[in-house]
Amino acid sequence: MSRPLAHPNIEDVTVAGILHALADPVRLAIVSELLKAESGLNCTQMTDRLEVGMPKSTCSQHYRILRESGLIVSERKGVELTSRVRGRELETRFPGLLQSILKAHEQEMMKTRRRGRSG
Amino acid sequence: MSRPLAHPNIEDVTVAGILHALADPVRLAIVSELLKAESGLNCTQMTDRLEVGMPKSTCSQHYRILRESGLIVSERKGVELTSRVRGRELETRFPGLLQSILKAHEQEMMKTRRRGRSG
DNA sequence: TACTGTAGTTCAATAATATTGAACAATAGA
DNA sequence: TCTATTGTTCAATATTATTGAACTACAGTA
Repeated sequence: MSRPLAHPNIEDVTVAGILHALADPVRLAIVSELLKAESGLNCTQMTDRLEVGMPKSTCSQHYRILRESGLIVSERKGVELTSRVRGRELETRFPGLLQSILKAHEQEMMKTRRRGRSG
Repeated sequence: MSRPLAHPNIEDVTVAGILHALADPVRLAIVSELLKAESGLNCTQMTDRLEVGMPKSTCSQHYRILRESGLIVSERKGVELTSRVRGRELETRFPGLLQSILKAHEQEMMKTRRRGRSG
């Protein structure tokens, strides 16, 4: 919470970086949740929603990787750090990319649920 | 070249698996090349095209990861192993996913070239 | 200023993956 | 069988990821 929170310039965002960030199931779920949320979510809120026993250091690292890949922007609000997806910028930089990945993810989640794997 | 070359069933292909496979710049380039090629490419041909000094064991591993993720199908032709992208199947399973990733990749390559980074 | 509670980061030890040279296996052709 | 070609597997090495514990930052209270 000390450093100035480096976000990459949108032109420096790479496809490989985005794919690497989203290749982790937890991070994919995080981005999915962030898109559903109206005005960002902090680590504590995210941990509650995902219902995985995620240590806060792990959440912090996931957020960092998402931030460094250019997928999210984080903003300090008092003691919290609220993050949200850089939707418009990413859409301009790589049209359709994030949408199709999230769409595929949703599709997969639905099939998994139908098979009875989780809730 | 001995084992029966296990390819996952298309229903077992996961988004995370695909993203992980394509998160590596070399593998992303491989898939891009395979899509350009008309009837598949083997490791030797791929190594020539990519113009990176890629050891054959490395190429073999990349092909294996792409195969196991469900992105490509490999077929023995004599002493060679020719691989191609499972385009139609993937399009059915996750519509638009592969296309948008490759489109983003092409876009990125164009910008990089304009900046003068490689050829 | 000091104290308390909350939120998140950093460190560092451990675990899991990735890389690749070298040895090996498979096939074609002579 | 011998040789050339293609690709796989092994195993040592290097790179990344995971996470508990210690630490930093901020807000509120007094």
